[in-house]
Amino acid sequence: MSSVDCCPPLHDPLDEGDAVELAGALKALADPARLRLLSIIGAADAGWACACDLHEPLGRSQPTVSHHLTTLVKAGLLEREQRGKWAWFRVREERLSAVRDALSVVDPVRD
Amino acid sequence: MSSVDCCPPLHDPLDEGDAVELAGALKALADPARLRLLSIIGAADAGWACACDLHEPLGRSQPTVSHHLTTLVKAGLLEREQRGKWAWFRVREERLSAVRDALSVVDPVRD
DNA sequence: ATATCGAATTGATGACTGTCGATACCGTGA
DNA sequence: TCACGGTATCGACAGTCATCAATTCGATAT
Repeated sequence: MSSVDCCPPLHDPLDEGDAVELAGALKALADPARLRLLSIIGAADAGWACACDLHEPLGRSQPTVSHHLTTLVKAGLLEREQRGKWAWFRVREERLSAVRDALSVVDPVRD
Repeated sequence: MSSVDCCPPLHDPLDEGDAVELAGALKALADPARLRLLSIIGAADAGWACACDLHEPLGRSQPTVSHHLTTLVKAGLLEREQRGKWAWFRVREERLSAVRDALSVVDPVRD
């Protein structure tokens, strides 16, 4: 059921529209800085991480990190929460799973 | 075991090098034309498809299709075989699975 | 109010990429 | 050997993107 909300599995005749949608989600993932953000946030205590703790381990400027975080939120891969003047983020695993599920050209576990 | 040859899972502290590698594989997937190619080839009889049957359903020119096929082969997602003057392709599911496995921030099936 | 500090936005720049027309390459069959 | 046809390569162009410095926005605390 997880792939339904996001992108239909590839199994076959993927039409251009679905392909564009899935490609959009993958584009959001296809960047080293964003993968590391997901990795760092996903490994954080209680699953939540503050933006203020991300620039340094990433080795990128604050505007650049902010830009990537926005991209990931727009793609539905991160959830954002404002706490006072700090921004906190959490990985939306359901969404990540949906993308992963959609990535089955020939899924060995299915029919 | 499948993710070892390709890219380490995101689980945590993904370093820049690993992130670049995984991002590379995802970049290869993050294009509508290439997703459709995988989909079409994966659904073909016996898993093999001839390049000559791909331009038309894709609605792209022959050079463009050739370019995308090359990209997918370089990324290890397609296997190429020359038969006379025709080029045949097959989806490398192991590689696709490896990428999919690497895409787990918190893998429910593991430790 | 005002100073402070974290985060988002803006603007600019250099690099990359998807696309196609034209062309070159290379098996096959006559 | 030559013509044919499938495929790859080349050159060009338009669009996208990652990045940063400078600036603005917003919330907190004094």
